Amino acid sequence: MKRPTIADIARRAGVSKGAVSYALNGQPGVSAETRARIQAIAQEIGWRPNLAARSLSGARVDAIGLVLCRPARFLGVEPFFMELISGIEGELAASSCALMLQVVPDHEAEIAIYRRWWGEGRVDGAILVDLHADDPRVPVVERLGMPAVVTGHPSGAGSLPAVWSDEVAVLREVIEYLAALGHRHIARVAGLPALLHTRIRDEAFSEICAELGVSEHPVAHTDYTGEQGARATRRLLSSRSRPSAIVYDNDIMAVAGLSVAQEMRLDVPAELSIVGWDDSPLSQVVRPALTAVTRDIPASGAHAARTLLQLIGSGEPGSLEGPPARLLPRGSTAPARP
Amino acid sequence: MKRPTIADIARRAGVSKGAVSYALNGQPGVSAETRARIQAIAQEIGWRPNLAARSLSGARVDAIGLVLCRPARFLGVEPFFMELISGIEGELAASSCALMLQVVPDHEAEIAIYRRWWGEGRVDGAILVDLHADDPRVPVVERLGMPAVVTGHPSGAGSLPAVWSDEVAVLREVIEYLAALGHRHIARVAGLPALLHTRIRDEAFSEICAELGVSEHPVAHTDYTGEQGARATRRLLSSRSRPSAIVYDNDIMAVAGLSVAQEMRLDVPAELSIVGWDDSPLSQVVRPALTAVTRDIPASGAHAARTLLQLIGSGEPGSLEGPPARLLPRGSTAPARP
DNA sequence: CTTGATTACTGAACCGCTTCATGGAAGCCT
DNA sequence: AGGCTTCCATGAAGCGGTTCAGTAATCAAG
Repeated sequence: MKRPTIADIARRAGVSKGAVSYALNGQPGVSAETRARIQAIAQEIGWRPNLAARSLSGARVDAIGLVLCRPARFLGVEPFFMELISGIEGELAASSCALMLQVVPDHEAEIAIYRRWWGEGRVDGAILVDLHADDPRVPVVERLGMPAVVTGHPSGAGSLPAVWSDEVAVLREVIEYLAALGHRHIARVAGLPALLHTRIRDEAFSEICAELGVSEHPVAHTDYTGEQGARATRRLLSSRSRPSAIVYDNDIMAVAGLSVAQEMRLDVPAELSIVGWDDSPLSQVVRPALTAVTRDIPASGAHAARTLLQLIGSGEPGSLEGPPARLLPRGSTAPARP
Repeated sequence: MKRPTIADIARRAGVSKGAVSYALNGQPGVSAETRARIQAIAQEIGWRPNLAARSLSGARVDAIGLVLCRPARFLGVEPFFMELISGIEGELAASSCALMLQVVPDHEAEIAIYRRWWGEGRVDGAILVDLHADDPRVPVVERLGMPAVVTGHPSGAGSLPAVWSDEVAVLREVIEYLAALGHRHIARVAGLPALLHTRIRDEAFSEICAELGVSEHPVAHTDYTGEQGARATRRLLSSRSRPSAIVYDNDIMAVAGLSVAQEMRLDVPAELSIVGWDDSPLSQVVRPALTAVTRDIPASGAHAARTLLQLIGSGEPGSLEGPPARLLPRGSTAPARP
């Protein structure tokens, strides 16, 4: 009734434990027949490698870590993370690697987790998300020597490989599109200002707007919740000169913004154009359906996972260019009124 | 530069490895002073238990498993899972226990994961979600002898402890409320028919409606996506006698239903009352804000985790009664038109 | 036929921790 | 004083793998 071990296999096959280990790990040192015989026995008695034993002798633990660092109540709403996770999973499953997940309130806790995971030998590496400006996690992880990939702009990733897609290019696409529709006052409801990608978008936004003759381009920062998205929208729409288009940093805020517009009896898209970001199914469920920046989040999760596995395996990160995002026009954008 | 081990501590403290082990695990066998001295040294040199070594000698691995079995694209939209996870995490963090997460396409794969996890000694137990009618996972997990708790109705959990809250009671609350508002034709847009809780709600719904004189009470089954929610709503609202109220099995479908009503120029709540389920922030972002069944999902996740930890620790599951759900009326429900 | 390389396999050490059998010292009782 | 626990602490075995040094056998080359 006890779990079979390689010693059991060795006994039945009449060979040594070492030979069994070689046979089952595809390493040279045993003949093809012996290998086949051993594999057959392993199969027959339902042997599985004991993870602990294996990792104790210095091998991989076949698990990677992901720490999400946002207050719990914000996490649920953002379809982003769940999609990212399912993408990561898809890739990991192929290598029968497991995912350790932890949700923490702040970076300090997150760093403690990395220390612990790596110290205890619980993971082979980790994926870092939500890169901040001057992110404290990066130097710690570098020092730990734990393999890690960062999802976000390479500028903040230090020596860690970063998988990313060119957000500035999409943002340009969005603004060019809106500018071409005649919008000259475009607002942006952005996410957490501490996040690196928020800063990058902020900067690009103002540059591109200036360049394209979009004279007014206010930015409001939020915590990504619908509530704050609604509040920011209300403020923007109540100001003396109100924007004719608003670009949101996620979908939930875009939906909230849409509701505020309706509440204020503004017609979308006739009087206000709305662009969402991330394009979760949410965008298509509301009326009008939201024009949005769409990016394949599961694919980018898969890409990050693949890169990490390569890094763990060979020490080389491989390709870092992620799947590109693009603008998907739907019903919430229209020409600006003269 | 190598990680310190108990042998290092033993050397510095001038005692044996065994003594160190006893000291650090709070077990009798060492004097108070020695214990303190050993702990101080451990602290000083930054010792952490090697997980693999510990679990190899039969101790706990301090990790529990959670397998989500829904197609990836449905997972993201449902804030439910992310909230559940963050609730579980909150509880686990206190016991510095980790969470292994896996997303699989079907029950067969899920069962394979449990076999693997338990076989490899990767987890101490698991939480089973999305109980199906005649769920094949239950007997497998029972046979494996892996500690597990089920979130869902005890009727389907076999000998496994089930943490649950009384859904029938809330459903009754909803229908009584709608009936009191004069609704006599209430539709229900339900989730996956294979899920046990869908069946339970289905049955309760028809019974309670009959009992309360709600003469018509059609049910449409969906896959929980906004798309199918919209389609079901469209069909219901296009039928000869259309319902004056619709109860949805999740929020995203309720929002989709709201959009369909708007699209069909039906006023919500004047002409159609809408009730959502789960009450994610989504419900409050749309106009009108959705009346919804609200339940503290993180709390129920925490409860499940707590129960599992107790089960692992003592073999006894402890309390099984979860936090109750209740109806939270907002703007999407109103008296039926005469 | 010797030499050297290669192949197939063994035996033992080792990874870091837990735990059990053992033993010495101290304290209590009669 | 001798015999009894009780308390602290030790040493070694063992968990289930990996891996390295070593060995015997086979084979090609010189």
